[in-house]
Amino acid sequence: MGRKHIKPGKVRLTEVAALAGVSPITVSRFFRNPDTVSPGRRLRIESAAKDLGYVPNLAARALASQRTEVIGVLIPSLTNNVFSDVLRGIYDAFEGSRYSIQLANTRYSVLQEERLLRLFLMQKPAGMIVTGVDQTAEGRAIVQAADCPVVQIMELGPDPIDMMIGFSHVDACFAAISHLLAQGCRRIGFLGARMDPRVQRRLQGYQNAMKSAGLFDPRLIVTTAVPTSTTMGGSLFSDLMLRAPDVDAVFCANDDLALGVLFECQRRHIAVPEQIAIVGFNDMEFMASAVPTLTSVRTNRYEMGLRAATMIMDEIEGRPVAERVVDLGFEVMERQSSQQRHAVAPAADRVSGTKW
Amino acid sequence: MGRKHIKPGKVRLTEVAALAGVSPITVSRFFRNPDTVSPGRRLRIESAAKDLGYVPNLAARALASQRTEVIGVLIPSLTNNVFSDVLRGIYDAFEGSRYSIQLANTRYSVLQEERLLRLFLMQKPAGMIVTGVDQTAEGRAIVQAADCPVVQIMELGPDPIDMMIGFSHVDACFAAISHLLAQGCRRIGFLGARMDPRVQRRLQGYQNAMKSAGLFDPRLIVTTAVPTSTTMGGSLFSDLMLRAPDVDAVFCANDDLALGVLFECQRRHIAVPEQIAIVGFNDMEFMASAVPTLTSVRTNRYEMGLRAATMIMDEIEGRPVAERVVDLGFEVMERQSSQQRHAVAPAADRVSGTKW
DNA sequence: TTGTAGGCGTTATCAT
DNA sequence: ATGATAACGCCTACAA
Repeated sequence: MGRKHIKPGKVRLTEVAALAGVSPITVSRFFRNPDTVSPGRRLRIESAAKDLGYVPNLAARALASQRTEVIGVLIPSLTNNVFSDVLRGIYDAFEGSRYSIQLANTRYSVLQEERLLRLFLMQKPAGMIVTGVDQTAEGRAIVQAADCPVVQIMELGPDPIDMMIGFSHVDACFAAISHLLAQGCRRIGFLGARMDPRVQRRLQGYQNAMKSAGLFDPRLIVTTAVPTSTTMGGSLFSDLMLRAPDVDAVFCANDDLALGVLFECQRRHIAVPEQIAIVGFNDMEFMASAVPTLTSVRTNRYEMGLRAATMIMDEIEGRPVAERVVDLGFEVMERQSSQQRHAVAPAADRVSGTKW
Repeated sequence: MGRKHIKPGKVRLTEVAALAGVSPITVSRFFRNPDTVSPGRRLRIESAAKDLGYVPNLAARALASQRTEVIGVLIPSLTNNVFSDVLRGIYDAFEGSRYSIQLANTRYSVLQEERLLRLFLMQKPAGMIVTGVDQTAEGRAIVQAADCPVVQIMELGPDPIDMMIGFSHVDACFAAISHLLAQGCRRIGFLGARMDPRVQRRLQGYQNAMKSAGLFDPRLIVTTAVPTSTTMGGSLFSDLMLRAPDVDAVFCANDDLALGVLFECQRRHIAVPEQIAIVGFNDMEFMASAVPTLTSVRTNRYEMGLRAATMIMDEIEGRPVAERVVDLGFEVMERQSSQQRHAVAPAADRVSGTKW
């Protein structure tokens, strides 16, 4: 036999309906779309629900309707401040909407990502936001099986799963290095931590720029698999100074590395930017208030989260999404830390790589 | 009439059971607790499920079992890095468990908090983690109605809802100020941003310390409702210098303010700590690598998240939680920025407030 | 605008 | 260790 006793204190649609003198379905309608119920009943239902302390049961709703209002969000790290800005955008966009966010952390592991994707699938999410373009084939299959709008964020790439919003890390880094070259820097170091796919692409941009300027030298590249931090910035810079003492600029794949480099320069009494220029990436808030102010590449993280969320909602609610792949671009914020005194004429000179 | 057609591709327990030649309930048992099913059927069910690509339906499970495995987490801000450490602890603790986290952002508003609490309630969460002790009466009532383990984090207070883990912000700030007093500082400024309840309590600790030393002067306190940032640290410090030019130390209610003060000192060629000592709060990673290294109050944020999550799981799974209120303490990390040259003898001298 | 009928996929309960 | 039965609370589809 099945269950028998209905707990006395339990309040369901039925109880509210009885008290309001209407049928359960009317109460159901009232909660989902009050306008579809006549004003008179509306009031009766409202007060009945309040009197009884009715709380809708989401599980029953999801089971009956075969869908939820959960948006799955997958990010690789909670430590990296970059993602807190993106998340803020996402949470702000869904604020006040009926959707709720389910956040999970892949820890930069595609296997974790697969596992979490599978978990999301069990929830029948209304939409999903995933980081990057490096999902496994299996991962992509799972996402597709979810059969809901999907936005890939943080970067761009061919063959989107569904929608995509980000920018080119290769181009962004290329632009930063070009700026340093234009400032007359020749021995430009690259510092990178964690070396996740997006940092790898920044490294690619660095290599492209340095090679096309005829200035590439692998000794100028110092990286680590350890996560980024200010302290790590100092260590990587120290390594760089050992490997290439003649370095005249440092590109840091993250801003906290750049801050660490600045501190290390202060410790070693190296003048910034006179002896060494510094450029960071992401343009975190502190970059503009450091002494000297630190040049960085602004990435529109908050907007990225906001728009990704908006794209999801538009898609769910049937509003056509015109731009399904959005390039948010970037901007090299040129500040004191990269103002070299010997600026150099444009391309021709630079590309030649002549000593000046 | 109700619905009629069962979609052909749909895979439920029933389909798996049919293929495996067992009853649905056995399959159900297999997924919840494989050990309760005989090894032979275990294999048949496993392969049947895989062949069919079965994905459990969480909504149905929740409806039938009258519970979920969702843990609701309420934090006031996604911007403030303090919470990313706490969250990391929480996510790490639940990693690999069957629980999933539902995160929501109150934006430092108790009304938002109430609304979100109500939303959580509809999900019948298995546990909840909420920030602080300043819930409204209504908010507390909602949490209690959820009838699940609850942990309040970040601070301590009387009358816990259920469990609690944090530390005393009053004491922590008092200790920091005491350290500065011991270093011989007399005109100690207080800089605070956002002024949420916890910053208010730090201010209280500051006032207690300064008053008991006979050194309290309201002109030394500069605060703003704007969120904390490095730039804001510089601004608040500039204000302080106008109001109290003779200030000899600055306590910052957040580390990023402290970093901003350091930069502002560099800009004004004020020697740290010789002319002005700086102390921050939270001991973020960069504090130890700044030049000079910056004194701060270490708070055990990661551990707080980790243990809060563990307490929840223990409670859910019937393991007795011995310490239901945990004081995680703090530690004043004394670094270069607060090493004054004129250290002063203990209490008697200090309390007198004599000029030295 | 409102109501009727039936089912959504799983688990609790009791029985073997 | 396994199975039969009923119920979880709501919503879709259709009808009035």
